[in-house]
Amino acid sequence: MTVRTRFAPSPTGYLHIGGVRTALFNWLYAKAHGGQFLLRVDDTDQQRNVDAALQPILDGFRWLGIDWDEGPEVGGPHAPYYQSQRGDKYQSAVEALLISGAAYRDFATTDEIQAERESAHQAGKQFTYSRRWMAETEEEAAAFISEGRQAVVRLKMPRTGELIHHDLIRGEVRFPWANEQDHVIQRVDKTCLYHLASVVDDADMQISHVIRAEEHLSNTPRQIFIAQSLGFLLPEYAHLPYVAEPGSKHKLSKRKLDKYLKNKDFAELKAHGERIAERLHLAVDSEVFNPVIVDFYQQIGFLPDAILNYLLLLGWSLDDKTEEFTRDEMIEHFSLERVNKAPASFDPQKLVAFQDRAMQKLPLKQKVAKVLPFLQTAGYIDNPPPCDTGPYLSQICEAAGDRIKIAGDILDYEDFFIADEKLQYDEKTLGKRLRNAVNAVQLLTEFRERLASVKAFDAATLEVKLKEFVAEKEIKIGEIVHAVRVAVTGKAVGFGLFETLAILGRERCLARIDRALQKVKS
RNA sequence: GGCCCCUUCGUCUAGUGGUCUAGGACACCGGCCUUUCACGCCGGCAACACGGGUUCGAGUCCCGUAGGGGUCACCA
Repeated sequence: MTVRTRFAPSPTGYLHIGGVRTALFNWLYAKAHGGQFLLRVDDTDQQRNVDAALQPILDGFRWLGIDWDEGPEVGGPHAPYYQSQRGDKYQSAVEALLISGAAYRDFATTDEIQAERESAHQAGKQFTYSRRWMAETEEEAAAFISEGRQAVVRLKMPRTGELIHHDLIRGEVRFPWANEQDHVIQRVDKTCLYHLASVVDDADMQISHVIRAEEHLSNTPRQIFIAQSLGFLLPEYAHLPYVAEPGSKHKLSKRKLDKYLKNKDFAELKAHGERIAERLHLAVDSEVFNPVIVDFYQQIGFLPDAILNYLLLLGWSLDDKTEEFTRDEMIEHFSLERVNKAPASFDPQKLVAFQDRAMQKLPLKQKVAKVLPFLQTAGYIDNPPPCDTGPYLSQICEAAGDRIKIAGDILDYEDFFIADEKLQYDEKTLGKRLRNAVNAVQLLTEFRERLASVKAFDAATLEVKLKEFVAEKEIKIGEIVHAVRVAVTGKAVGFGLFETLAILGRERCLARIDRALQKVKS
């Protein structure tokens, strides 16, 4: 049997991090078994703008490298992959269900159903529809129609016994049929509802494994009922634990952003993102720009592999040690048997830790490539870039070492890209390290002359020269280093000082030192 | 509330009756390295929800309790 899995997003306009985890597991399972992964659009409930609301989701998956074998934009043998365009298939299924007696037309109004529901509730009893407005024959239907009533189609669910089914993750689960409702599968306007559509599509698209979030577990009995009534072969089911909020056991949702912001780590991540976004002149619409949405990570320069690696470990593990996986390793090792049952909460700090490690391992060339678009968007480098950009950026990334944790962090080092006369000085640091530091102005003035005359302006030579200077003057190295740093970068912190000087080059260093001295004296 | 699911350090997890004085990772706290920051290195703190069984022996099996969560639509 070919393994075929699917992810069925609703076109909501954004790709949720919890959804990515579910999609990832489906994708991995298909890949691990040489099968196919498909994307199907659950738009039975949407009216307009499906394309616009779907695009960010497709873009998100593309960016993450989660590709689909069949679905929107790529097509496939079971097209269309939009539920809104598959109405005829659902209609046939409804008719088949009606004929077999697994479903019936129901002429109750929503108020009447609601009244039954409420009286059951008040009596402290479980609601079971009386089927008073059920029509199983044409005569019954005609009578209701003559009253001006309209019909929906309901499932005629069993009311005794229980369903026992084996879930690949949860093991054997039992549901008494008596707890099930006669769910509506077709509305008055003849459009069909999710459960019917989902079951029909899964069968039609030959889905072998339905891997989805736990919240669907209680939907499974009615779906199995539909599938069996239609004579479909049942897929295997695997219900994943949901992804919980940072620091709680509630399901992660986009709606509660304000609440998550009270979580320190979550807020820090968002603030970090905003710092980058601000320099990119990006609008930070919190509908999209927040750490629950994939787009957030894309915009500030996370590595897709880091996100996937982190998400993989949210509810799954290989053993007691291995945490880092390449894509191929993920595919090789993934199995549903090792998926956990308990929900796992989203930990921004650990995500960031994966990002840090992935960035550290990224070869210099790739790091340069990741960082470049951010400098272009911020307006520091032209697009296309001048030909000396590559070497220059390589030097900077090399000197930056592990300081660039997210590609957008490059913007923290804008001082390498702005004109000397536009360099901003951090006043506090300037005061502490130059204006008010004993002898600092004098020392810097003298050291400037050494810089002006040193033959080779490279890091190694500069280090020797500075150490000579320190020895001669009998000062501590800190007395000159900090003054030089603030003079050439405007900041208190940065890369190694000698690398910084070498990258900027003699002229710019001297110009900046002069400007700083000027500023302090005036 | 009914039904269903879940329960090991703050967090993600390892653990399938003895090797568990419970292992790893992130975070946190010390220290080292150091021109700042970051990295790195060393060390530390920290958990089997509770109560009964079963067993020579239980984190691991059974029952109960508690807690948490999901779901109960002409949403998906």
